[in-house]
Amino acid sequence: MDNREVILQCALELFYRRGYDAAGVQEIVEMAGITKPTMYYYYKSKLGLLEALIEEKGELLLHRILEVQSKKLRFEEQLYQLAKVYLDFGRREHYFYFLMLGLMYSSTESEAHKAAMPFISRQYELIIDTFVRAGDYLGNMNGRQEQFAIGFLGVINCYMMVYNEKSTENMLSDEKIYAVVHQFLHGIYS
Amino acid sequence: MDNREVILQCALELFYRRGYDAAGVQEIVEMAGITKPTMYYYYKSKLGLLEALIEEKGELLLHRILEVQSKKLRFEEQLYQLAKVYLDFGRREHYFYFLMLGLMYSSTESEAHKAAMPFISRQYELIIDTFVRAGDYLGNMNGRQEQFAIGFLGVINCYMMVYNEKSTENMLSDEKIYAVVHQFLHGIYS
DNA sequence: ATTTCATTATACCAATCGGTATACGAGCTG
DNA sequence: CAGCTCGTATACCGATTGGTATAATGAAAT
Repeated sequence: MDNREVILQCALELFYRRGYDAAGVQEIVEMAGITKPTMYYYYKSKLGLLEALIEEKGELLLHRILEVQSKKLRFEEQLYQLAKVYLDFGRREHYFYFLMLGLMYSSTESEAHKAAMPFISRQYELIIDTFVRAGDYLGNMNGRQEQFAIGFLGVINCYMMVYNEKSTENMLSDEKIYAVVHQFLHGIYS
Repeated sequence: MDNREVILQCALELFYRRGYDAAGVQEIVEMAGITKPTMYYYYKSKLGLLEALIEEKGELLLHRILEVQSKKLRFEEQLYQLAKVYLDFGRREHYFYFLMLGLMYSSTESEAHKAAMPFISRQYELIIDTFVRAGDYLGNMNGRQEQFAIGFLGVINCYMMVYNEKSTENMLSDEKIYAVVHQFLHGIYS
């Protein structure tokens, strides 16, 4: 792993652990075992570091979502596989996903928030599209596709917070994922 | 309004807008039209400022939750009134509630996160308690009370993000609130 | 052997960070 | 008037912030 990648990895860990603003450039390069000019040789600024992270890691998630959607499954199966993609991604790229989650809820004036929003918005567009294309199956949604998409990702993220932090075992079972989607579709009575 | 309150109000706005870490003490006192020693006369530190905010504003929300729970309503009506309390609070104390939401999702090492967690945990405890005490009505929940509480607040917060940012009119209608709770209880098919 | 180019470090920048030592002035009390 | 407390400002602290000018490296190409 060359310095370029090491820097990115260390930046991700420190952005996640300390927060983007609180993490210092000095701290990042020390962890990477290099000095500041080296970092500024590869990335134009601290913000550029974040942007590179989003570019690299974000593409992975978006690609997997598109992959599921291209499979033309029936609606519920599609939601189920999307949930699986998210929970899997949230576990394998824990630092990145939770960093994005934090930035999404951070102040809209923050530069880090602005850098993360295109990636986050793109996700929501894709999920909204899932509900739009399911219109035939679901019937008239009264334009609530966006609301459903937000609710769906909201539930997914909540469960991620609960099951992704504590025990690292068997929290990604297919039954668990099915239960999450089922709760979203049918509520808690069932 | 004396300086003590002005400082708190300005700190809240800047913590919300810039984020806790990015907001400078200098910036806060300039907005309040005073100088740093005045702020440090009333509050022991920047973190103390945040703690004072949580103490003051947080108590308002917790008190309203307890008020609903003391009314001994039937389960669904209780959830409905809790949703109402949250959506109302999120609108009237927008800066504070969204600041807390951001801190909840921020890195666990951050001092601001640690300062906010007792307040946030207290909320979840109260909501979990609602589900626990509804056990007779809901039947065996297989220990999923915490999961339900997280899901419930998750849905509430999602809707708050959607309806609290855009138009400021008629988003708090009773029908809308009922729809949110209904979706949580019965899912999106209904 | 020399030039070239990508990569890295030394040493520095002005600006800002959170926080404070000290003193000044207003108002109350003796 | 003297003394005391509350509230506030001037001026400063060391540390750290993000960022850079410059030069030394080492390997490959001529």
